[in-house]
Amino acid sequence: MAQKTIRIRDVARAAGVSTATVSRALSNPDLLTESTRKAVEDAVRITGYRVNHAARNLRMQRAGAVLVLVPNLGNPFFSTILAAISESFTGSDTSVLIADTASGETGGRELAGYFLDGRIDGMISLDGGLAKTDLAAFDAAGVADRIVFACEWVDGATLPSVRSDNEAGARLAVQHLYELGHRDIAHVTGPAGNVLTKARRAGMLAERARLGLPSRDDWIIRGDFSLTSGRDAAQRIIAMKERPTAVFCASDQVAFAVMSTLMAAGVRVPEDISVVGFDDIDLSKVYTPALTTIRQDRHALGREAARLLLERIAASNDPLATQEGACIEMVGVELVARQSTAAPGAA
Amino acid sequence: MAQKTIRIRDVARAAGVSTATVSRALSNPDLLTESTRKAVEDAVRITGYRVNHAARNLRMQRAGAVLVLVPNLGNPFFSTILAAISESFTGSDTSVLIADTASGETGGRELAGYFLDGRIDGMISLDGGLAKTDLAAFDAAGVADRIVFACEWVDGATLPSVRSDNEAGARLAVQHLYELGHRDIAHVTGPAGNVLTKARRAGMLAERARLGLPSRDDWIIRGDFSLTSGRDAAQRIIAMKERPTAVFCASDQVAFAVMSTLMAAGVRVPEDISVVGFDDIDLSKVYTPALTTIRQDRHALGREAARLLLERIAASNDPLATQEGACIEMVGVELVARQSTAAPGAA
DNA sequence: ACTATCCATGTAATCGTTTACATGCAAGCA
DNA sequence: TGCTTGCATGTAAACGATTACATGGATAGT
Repeated sequence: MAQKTIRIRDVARAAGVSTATVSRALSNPDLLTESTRKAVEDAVRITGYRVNHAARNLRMQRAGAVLVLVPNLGNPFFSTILAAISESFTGSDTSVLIADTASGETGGRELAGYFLDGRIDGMISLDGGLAKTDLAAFDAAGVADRIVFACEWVDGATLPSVRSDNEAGARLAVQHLYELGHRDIAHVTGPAGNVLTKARRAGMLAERARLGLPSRDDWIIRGDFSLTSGRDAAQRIIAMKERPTAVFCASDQVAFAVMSTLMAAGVRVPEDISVVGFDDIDLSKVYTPALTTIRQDRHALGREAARLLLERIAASNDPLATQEGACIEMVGVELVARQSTAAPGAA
Repeated sequence: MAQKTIRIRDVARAAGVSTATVSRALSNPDLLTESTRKAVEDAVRITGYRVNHAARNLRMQRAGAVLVLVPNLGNPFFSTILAAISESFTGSDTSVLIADTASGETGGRELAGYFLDGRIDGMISLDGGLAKTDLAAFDAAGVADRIVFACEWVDGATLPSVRSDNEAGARLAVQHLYELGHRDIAHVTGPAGNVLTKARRAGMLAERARLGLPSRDDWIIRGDFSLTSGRDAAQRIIAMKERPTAVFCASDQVAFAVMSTLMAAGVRVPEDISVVGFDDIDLSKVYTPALTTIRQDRHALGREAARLLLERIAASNDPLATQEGACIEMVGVELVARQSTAAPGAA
């Protein structure tokens, strides 16, 4: 802190020009003569000048930061998307803030306040569980046009989102099991009310219907993406008189818990029961048995969300740009077949 | 963006006072008369005023943000610490920025630039792998006194750090195995050069020596905390003529890969080989068999790092405070005994 | 009663940029 | 030559807060 900070004025003095010229040399070099630009560049180098972001942001009426809302940072699925987002902004003059929805009281009013405080220019939410009241708060604050969703989204809301094709993923999973010969397929869902839960269940039911498989409600087991819910689901399956030959889990985490609980009870995977997950997190290919799952391109999700947000922020500042309202960007998924699935009764 | 922004001057006008008074009402309410404070508070409420952080930060010569440097965001171990740090700053007027060391070119010069740009007031590094040149860059920029390490640290550097008692943890692990009757204990290390690797290995060797166990170099297998290195280590163990009866892994992730690879090869855990991990991540208690491991208090690590950093930042701004240089804050660890360990030959 | 002290508040400078507007020079054109 | 146009640069006003210093009134001490 002892360092005397170098202001733009110091550079101007060193280069023998005005502060305006220095500023221009930095942001609009084309406006200047070759020679003056050179002079300023040298002066910048000599003085070791660095622009002060607080001052710049104040003047430019921006915050220079975006917020990423994460439901649960401890979940590697989310944190990888976060990493991709973060990477997208590296080198730009926008920093990435994070907030974990689970911890702390991050209500809509609170979050809208971040915009109003001039702390953020935009927001990417990985949390589709925002309440209607939160969204209303964003609308009221007039900041809704600088929010995009990634991965999850809010049904019925007109906010843009980047998401995996969850329905297609679920269909792929069912199809894969069907092709292996499975007809008795159970499903462990995500938490009730979650949009991913709905989309994946819908995809599963649709594919089931297409293949002429009957729907059995008692084989749709409610979970919540957590490890413990997977364990509970597996215990219910073990207790069943008539067991399914395959289980499609709404997330990899759940699938791990299901597999390990099944195996602990002496049920073999995949010989007795095949298991399919959703996500393809790192652990999936190393676990034993390696998990057959639906791969989401988390990097693309993060990257596209970042791109989309910047677009929206720019449009928001540009009065003559037309806001497009809800736009949904789908990212493809693919099935990765590994060892946790096999033909039924393949002992 | 259509909203006209409300400035402090508007509030002042509404309350019939000066801007200085409004500012004081917000930051030093004690200085004011009960009645004027009330008046200002009302005016704030009526106008819906929110302080502009860019302006405040500019005037106060601070950035209003801290950066957390994470080696790998996808690793839930780190992201949970990050969540704890983030939570510590919730509600304060300091925001939390993140940077993933793995992605993007985050060199020391680059990072020091964040300070110089006025983008951050301080930094918490979860990455002990910073090069000497990076540290030199911090020193050169005069910002080294606003950096603290959490979890990992840099050997020989004089920067303060918050860390788990890794040596004690390793000793607990060996002791636990010894008490179960194990004498042939292998160790899968972390990556070479990593401080945690060194500390845990040192603890293990120390306890081994204390218990009179011989040290066998061929049972110390180099890993790197990754799942794949665990798999490789397990394969080496499987190939051994004389196998250990227990394996102490330098991280839970490695332990999972070791266990699943062993089991896939027909080696039973814990009946044939017991496995101990380090970290106690969420998966550990749900995996089958549930992993015996050394629990690190990640929440405490994050919280203490945040506290320590704020302390350092305050000291850095206060010219008469004495900087204490390196201070090491140890956070206790505990052994959590689960199902992956048992007496040798307990089939 | 006079003055010193203190406290609540106002005035205005300041933080470090960006940028609208002013200026002055050079070139183009009749 | 005189006038217009355009371009490179300078001047100075924002951006929206905090805070050193000034001010004036009340209180207390002698």
